[in-house]
Amino acid sequence: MSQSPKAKRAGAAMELPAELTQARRFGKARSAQSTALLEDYVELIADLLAGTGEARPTDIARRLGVSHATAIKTISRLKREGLATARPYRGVFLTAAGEGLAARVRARHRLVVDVLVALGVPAEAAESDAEGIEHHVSETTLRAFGRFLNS
Amino acid sequence: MSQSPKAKRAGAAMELPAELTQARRFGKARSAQSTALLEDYVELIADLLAGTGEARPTDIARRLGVSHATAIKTISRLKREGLATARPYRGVFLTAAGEGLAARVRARHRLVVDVLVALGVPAEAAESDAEGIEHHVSETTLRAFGRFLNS
DNA sequence: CACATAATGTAGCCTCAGCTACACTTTGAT
DNA sequence: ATCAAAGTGTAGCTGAGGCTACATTATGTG
Repeated sequence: MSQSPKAKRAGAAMELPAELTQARRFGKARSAQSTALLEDYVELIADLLAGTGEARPTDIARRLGVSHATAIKTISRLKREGLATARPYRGVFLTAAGEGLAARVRARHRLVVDVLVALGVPAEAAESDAEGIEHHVSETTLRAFGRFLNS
Repeated sequence: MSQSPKAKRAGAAMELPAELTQARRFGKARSAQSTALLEDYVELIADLLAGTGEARPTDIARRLGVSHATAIKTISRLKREGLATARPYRGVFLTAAGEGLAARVRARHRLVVDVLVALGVPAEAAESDAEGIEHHVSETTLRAFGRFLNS
């Protein structure tokens, strides 16, 4: 339809790379969603462990606003991915990898919230939006955020 | 386990609201993911229509980096939600609602990119991260971004 | 110690968003 | 006018992430 045989429209030569670039971006955003849940769980589990010394499926479920069955299923996934350990009826704990991820996620979360607040976003909205935003902030952007806050 | 009948730990009284607030935040982030795909499609379709006058499933698929079958399935969802119209072998078009959404999404995208760049994020990373971030920026935060850029 | 209750775990179902494989239209050259 | 290539559509599969309903295990009173 649009690509006539010989008279291709001008600009077609630079459109193929643009297509690929855009596809890569969308793909990146999609895969970020896949890890976002894991990050949320790990961060929350670290919180609970630090706060009360234990992370139980029911508490996790309540805090995330999902059923306990869903929480348990996701915890299984955490175990599969080597981020957590859990024995039946014994609560959830983080592996070294899980702890590392939790620390990185927490630092990123704080940075994002601080930047939003510095830009004039009310604290409550900043916390709320950061929950979704943080999973899509690259290392590069994170560094820029850090530099911005130190000035 | 943790909640003994009478000797509840201090701070329990303020934890229930906190739990609910956090659950609401996570729920919001989850449902945002659900609309993110639709927003991406609508924005892209508007782009294609503006650029070449037509939006074909194969082009959409290529730009998003998915198979054409996936694109077609999602286009069906757009139709179901009243955002687009499409007749077999005739390309995709936006309804009034779709156009409106596309306009809002595009404006938001630009604003997010501009803010990132203003914060010192390299243009390429800004574009890439914005793709994921934009879907999680609330109206409140958006307004703050606007105010920030005018100063 | 028994037993009710709360927490935990399991099974089975749903929707969404991917995919591949195959079938069917359209289109443009010959 | 034919026919091959490209685009489009359909079917059926997967895994993720939800849910409810039911089964099982711990816990803490009585």
